[in-house]
Amino acid sequence: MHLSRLRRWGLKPNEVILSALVGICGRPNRIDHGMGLHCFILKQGFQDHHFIASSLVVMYSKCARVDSARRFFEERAVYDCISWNSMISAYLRNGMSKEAIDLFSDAVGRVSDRLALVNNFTLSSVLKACALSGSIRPGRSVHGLVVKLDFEWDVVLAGSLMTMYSKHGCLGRARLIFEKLGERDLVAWNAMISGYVQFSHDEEAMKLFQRMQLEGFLPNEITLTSVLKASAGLEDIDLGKCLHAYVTKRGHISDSFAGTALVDMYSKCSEIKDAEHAFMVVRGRSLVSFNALISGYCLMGDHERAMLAYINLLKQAMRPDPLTLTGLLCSCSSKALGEGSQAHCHAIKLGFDSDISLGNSLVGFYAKCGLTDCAVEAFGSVIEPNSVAWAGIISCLVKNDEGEKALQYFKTMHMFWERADEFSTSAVIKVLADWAAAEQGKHLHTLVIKMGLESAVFVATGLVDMYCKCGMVEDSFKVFVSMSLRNDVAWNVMITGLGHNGRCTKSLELFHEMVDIGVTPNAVTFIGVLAACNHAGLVDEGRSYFDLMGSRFGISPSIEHYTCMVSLLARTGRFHEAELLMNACSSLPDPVMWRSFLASCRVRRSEERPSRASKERLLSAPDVCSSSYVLLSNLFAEEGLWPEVAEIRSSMRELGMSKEPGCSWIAVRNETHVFTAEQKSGFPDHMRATLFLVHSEMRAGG
DNA sequence: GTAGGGTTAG
Repeated sequence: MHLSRLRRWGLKPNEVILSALVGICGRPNRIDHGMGLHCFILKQGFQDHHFIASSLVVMYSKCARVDSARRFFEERAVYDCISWNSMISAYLRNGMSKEAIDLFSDAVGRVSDRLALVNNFTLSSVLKACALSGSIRPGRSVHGLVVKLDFEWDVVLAGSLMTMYSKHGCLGRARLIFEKLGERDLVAWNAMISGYVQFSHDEEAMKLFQRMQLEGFLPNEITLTSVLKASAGLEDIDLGKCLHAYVTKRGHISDSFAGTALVDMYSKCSEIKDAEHAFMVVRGRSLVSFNALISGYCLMGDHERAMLAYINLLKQAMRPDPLTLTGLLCSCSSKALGEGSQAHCHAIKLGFDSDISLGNSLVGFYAKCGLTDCAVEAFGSVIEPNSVAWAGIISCLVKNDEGEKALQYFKTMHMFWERADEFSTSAVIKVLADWAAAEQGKHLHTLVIKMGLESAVFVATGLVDMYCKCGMVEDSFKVFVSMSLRNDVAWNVMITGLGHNGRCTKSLELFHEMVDIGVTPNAVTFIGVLAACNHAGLVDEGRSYFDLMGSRFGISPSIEHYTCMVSLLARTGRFHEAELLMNACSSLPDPVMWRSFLASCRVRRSEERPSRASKERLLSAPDVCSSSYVLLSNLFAEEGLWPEVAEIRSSMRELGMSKEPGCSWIAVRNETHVFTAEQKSGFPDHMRATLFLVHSEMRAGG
């Protein structure tokens, strides 16, 4: 188009004009004009002209046609420095840093007068590629070359070196170069500040930010973006607000990067309204700004707004990336199962299934929803599970009574990782507690100490619970005493555990200690306290704690509290009081409470007997199980009411119920042996002998 | 005609 216009004007395009025209075509939508120009250049024989050659390489690279750029570059007869530099930055521009490094080292190895080919432009491009490389080695050798070619004085190269080192986490080396620099420019300051921010050295970044201003440098939008990130990392809302004002004053409020950093800062400081406002002000909202907003909603657990933002993004014809869907998915809890599944579908449609972060959040999402199978499946396709995914899958399995599998996952995780985190560890402790697996529990405790997790509240509380359930109440108490930080759960677990182990006085003492030091008891605490009273038969104390719960702490008793009280009253022979309480507590008969009542009646043989109505009410409760029938039948039998016994037995037969045998287990040398009542065979020899001994001792003792 | 510094998750 431009060429024909030139011809119309009777102008003959020369090298300068052609090079300028090629420069204009460096946009994807102008690539056709560019290719036309390329043809014209070949026809005219201008392709080896230095200006034109490098312009063509740049043009192709800006149109994302790296292959065309490389083909043209290779077809030329000679290597010249500038087009070579252009080709290296062409790779960089298209995110191909490995190819950029390869091209550099390849040519340096091949060309005879190779160092004549290298200038400061080459080195800074290659250093940028080295910054993105997975290894620091190429960067180090290029640094050597910088020194050898005496470019250390070049402020641009110093900046490139600093960035290369700080991207690999070598902040000390970057700082050394920075301090040795005679004349620093704004870019050098920015490079150093952002280096610190990227590795969360936010305080150090802020110190440098102050120093640069003292030395007379005016921060630009790039500096401000970095320090905003630092204030977000520090969760320092006051600092963030100051920087917000500064950004506004300097006229950078609509800058996409600074604006997005503001969105992020406000969301991390839980000021979602301000985050939304900052988002509205950003000019030309990018995908990153949408992602930052969605992540903010995710932190708030607001899946509805996250979804609205997502729909908004799609309406703007933007293509989401894996990060968008990660944020969206993380915002969905079990309350938003439908939305989360939709996000999963979208991720598959967009071809993000192999993304590591997304995979991890999928595991987390399904684990939160308690969908074990989905979580396990998602976990299977994650190449690098993170600690959240491990913790998610393990605790999900634990919650769904798949302790065996959870333990397997934990062992695998421990094999691959140096250390597990507190969440997965406490989940596994819970499994061992439920199994009352003392040996494995002690082993895990050792591991906890090795990993330095013993002061983590969740872990320590789990250990307290585990030892109590294994009957090792002394060990449990040792762990409890050693805890530097005890929350209400820790207190509850200890109080309940002491009660279950018959240490009722100690349990109640601990309750008073808890109240005295100012920890507020909750409903769970009182279940433990009442259970302890029940265990010790402390009926009057139980009654006063039951009253105290409502009068002093404003906790209304739940069915569990009533059950404890009813059982306590019945065990001490106060059937009438117990029945009154049961009738007062709820209109729906609760099978657990009635069963516990009648069972308590059997323990206490007294003149006063539970009324017949109470007995029959047991069977009217929903979810009655065989044990209720068995219990009732035994009660009638004790009173000699044989027709009633026969009736119950026959209705059990009609309902297809049979008595579930009692069951217990013992772990010996890492093997769990399960026993059932009346079991006569199936024991290993050494255990049969021991059982025989125990049995005869019991007989002798009556 | 070829260089260096910035934002989103875990």
